[in-house]
Amino acid sequence: MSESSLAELLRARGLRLTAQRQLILQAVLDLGHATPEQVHTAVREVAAGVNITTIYRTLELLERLGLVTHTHLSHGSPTYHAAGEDQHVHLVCRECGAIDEMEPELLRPLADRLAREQGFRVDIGHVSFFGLCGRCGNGEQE
Amino acid sequence: MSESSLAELLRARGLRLTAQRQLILQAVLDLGHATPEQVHTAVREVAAGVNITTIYRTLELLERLGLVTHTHLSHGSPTYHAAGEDQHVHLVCRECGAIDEMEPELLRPLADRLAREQGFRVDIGHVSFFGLCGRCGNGEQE
DNA sequence: ATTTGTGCAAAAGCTTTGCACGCTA
DNA sequence: TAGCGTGCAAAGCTTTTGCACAAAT
Repeated sequence: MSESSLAELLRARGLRLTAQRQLILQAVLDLGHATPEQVHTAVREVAAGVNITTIYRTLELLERLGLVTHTHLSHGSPTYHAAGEDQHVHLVCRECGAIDEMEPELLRPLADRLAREQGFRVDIGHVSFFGLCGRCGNGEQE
Repeated sequence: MSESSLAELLRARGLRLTAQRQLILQAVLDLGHATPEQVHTAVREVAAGVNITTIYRTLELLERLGLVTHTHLSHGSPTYHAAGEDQHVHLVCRECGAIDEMEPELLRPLADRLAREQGFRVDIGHVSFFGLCGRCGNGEQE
């Protein structure tokens, strides 16, 4: 699906369509949420020789092209996911690390209010909440 | 203010009150938002010999003691801030990096709804929104 | 043919770990 | 004085950079 738009976006900028770029985009689409490391692992299953350096460079490129975005979940590496279509808010469990999702539209009222009152325009496709998921949160405090 | 509670919390666990721990906590309180690196710089102005290792170890300790928390703003290092009292939501400008703040209570309705409908309990003192601040967002798209 | 893209290797950051000495209690 | 805490140095990771070769157009 986005394969074709990848080709177009690249061509429009005089950049080249390569197997690596297709595979990396596909991996991000398939994985849903993934760190560069995880993308690397996934891509390697199909094309063993792809270097981690290429993962980093390509994710950055895909982000510039507007095909993927990244968020910062928990410690460490950012996680990438497809941009556009399936925007979602991440609900990250501090306890077990599980990642739930939520409709970004639920943020609309708040986002509108922030824009109006503080002039800050929230990117509602790039939000993560930390907390405790249903499995971990029962009966606990804090 | 929290100095005394630091002493108490440490004693309660058989840990020791040191100059470094006091200085590091003070730096976090003073700086508002700070990466380990920034805390290090601040502490060094008072006590030149303090090692970055101690900053890391102490921030982790202070977090365990419940005196500070950290969030992930933008790429790279986490930023620490005092826990409790002045909870706030960070509004991080993707363009200029400015950090605005917002009342966490504005998140209450959403947090309640999430707890009710998805069983996810948002830590509203540990939230960051990315987007464009008033200065950078005018007239831009994306 | 050009010129971009990739792999490899090394560098650069940031964070953690091991260890011996110093300091708190 | 007993044991925790710190500084120092080195190791570990993740991410970035430089360069020569490979590949796409």
